[in-house]
Amino acid sequence: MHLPSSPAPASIVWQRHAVAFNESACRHCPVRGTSICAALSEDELLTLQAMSKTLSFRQRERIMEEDTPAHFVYNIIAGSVLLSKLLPDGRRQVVGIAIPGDFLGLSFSARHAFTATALGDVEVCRYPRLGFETFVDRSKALLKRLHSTTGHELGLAQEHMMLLGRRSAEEKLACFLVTLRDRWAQIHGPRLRIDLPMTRQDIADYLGLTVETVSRNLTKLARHKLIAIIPDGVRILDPAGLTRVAGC
Amino acid sequence: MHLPSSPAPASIVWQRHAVAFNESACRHCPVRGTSICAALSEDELLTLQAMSKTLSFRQRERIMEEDTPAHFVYNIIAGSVLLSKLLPDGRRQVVGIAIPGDFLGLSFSARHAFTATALGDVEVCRYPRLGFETFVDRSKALLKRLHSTTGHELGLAQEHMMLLGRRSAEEKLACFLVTLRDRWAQIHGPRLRIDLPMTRQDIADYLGLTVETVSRNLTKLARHKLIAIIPDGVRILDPAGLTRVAGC
DNA sequence: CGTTGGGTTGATCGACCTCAATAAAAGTGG
DNA sequence: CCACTTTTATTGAGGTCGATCAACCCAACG
Repeated sequence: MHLPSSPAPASIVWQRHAVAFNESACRHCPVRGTSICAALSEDELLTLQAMSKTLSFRQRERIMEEDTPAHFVYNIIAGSVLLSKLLPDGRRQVVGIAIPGDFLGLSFSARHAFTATALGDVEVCRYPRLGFETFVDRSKALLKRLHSTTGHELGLAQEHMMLLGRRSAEEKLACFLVTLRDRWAQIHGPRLRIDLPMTRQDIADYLGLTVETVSRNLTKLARHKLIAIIPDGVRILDPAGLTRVAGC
Repeated sequence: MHLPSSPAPASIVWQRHAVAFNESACRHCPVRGTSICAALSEDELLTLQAMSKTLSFRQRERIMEEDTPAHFVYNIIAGSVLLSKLLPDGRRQVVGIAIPGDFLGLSFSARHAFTATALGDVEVCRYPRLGFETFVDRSKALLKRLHSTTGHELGLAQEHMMLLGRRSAEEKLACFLVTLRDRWAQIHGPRLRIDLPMTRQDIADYLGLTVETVSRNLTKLARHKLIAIIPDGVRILDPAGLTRVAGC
């Protein structure tokens, strides 16, 4: 699911891939079963495909910008995406991390609610917002699926509020790792290795902390043998222990 | 919109009212235009009314309990409702405040995501979840309205994350007051008086602070002549100034 | 190479928490 | 209606967790 870490070559491969399978892209889409497209019939899928475009983004490229007219909505095919909001003075809050199968622009608002930044190489399926909206109007199943997904997102957001408002720095880190692991597990089954394609600053902005505090608490978790810090991620050494300090 | 403060009599009046207008309740519903019901035709409204029940709750009564089977969904008719989540050790996070026109149970999940507590006297319109869900299946307009509302809620949740993660205590308080004022303004127009039917502890749990910090920062705002603290609320003395320190 | 950007670690500071006392308000029962 | 208790709000003093400031390490890269 997650693309190899060497940026340039992987991106080229993907673009070739996208072109080659253009007329049957949805059929071979890796997130066909987990994304909102799962609610569509073959016919509907073809109609939707006609207005869709597969795009590649590289490390740190912006997929959408907060408070900018929302001409498009997006389905994540591969890679991780950071969703963040900015305060006028530059303070940033990461409001979510999108992984393959996630949909950006669920609320169909005229302006984007957040900035979406590619964490490494990212593949998305892009639709014009208005076209997608009228398409949704014709498929009750899709509309229901979309609503259910939005409801699920709302639940995640409320868990995130609990994390930001009422957890200590150490709990925040542990909870972040456990949650991320569980979300990926839904895609590719349980793993002990957690990929962290984002910077420490990204994690800090997700948890409402500073880089230093993130760094300190990661090494603290490692010192207690709950995790091991490895290049571009962590390895969970003591799943039960980590869940215990996470308290979730 | 907000009921008079003397609890017992008001509640009795409402119950009488609800019975008297039972067969034409929706017609006279104060939130008919602002709630999701606005998406319904007269016929649909009658069908929905057949499965609805008007209920009253008094100060601090629970409307729903977190992680409990969601047999019903609710529409707030009058009063304010506190939406909160609990950590195993008792730490609490308020994830939202619902006011008339708001809908509880948007995500149709089988279990309630939060506890809903009445702040003073509250009137709700209650529907069986499953019945409501099948009813929604028949009205595309309602489903769209529901989805749009959920999307809006998601946006509010993301703003709340920004508040919890990246704002100082003083900013949190100011932002809380401004946001609350603006939400009520959508119902009954602009006012300088903000009702605060919740306790300081509720506000603290909303902002991720302690009661003491809430109290201190309210008096600080008052000392700077931005607000005046009055019984059961505050009066905004300097709207522009308050918005400035809120930064929103 | 030198430079640059991310990450870790240490020392210090301060915003907010904790604990404690008091005040004010709201119930409660006679 | 008034004592009495209980709950809620405010204020003060002191402690702590995480922020800030600063140094350093390391890998990537021109």
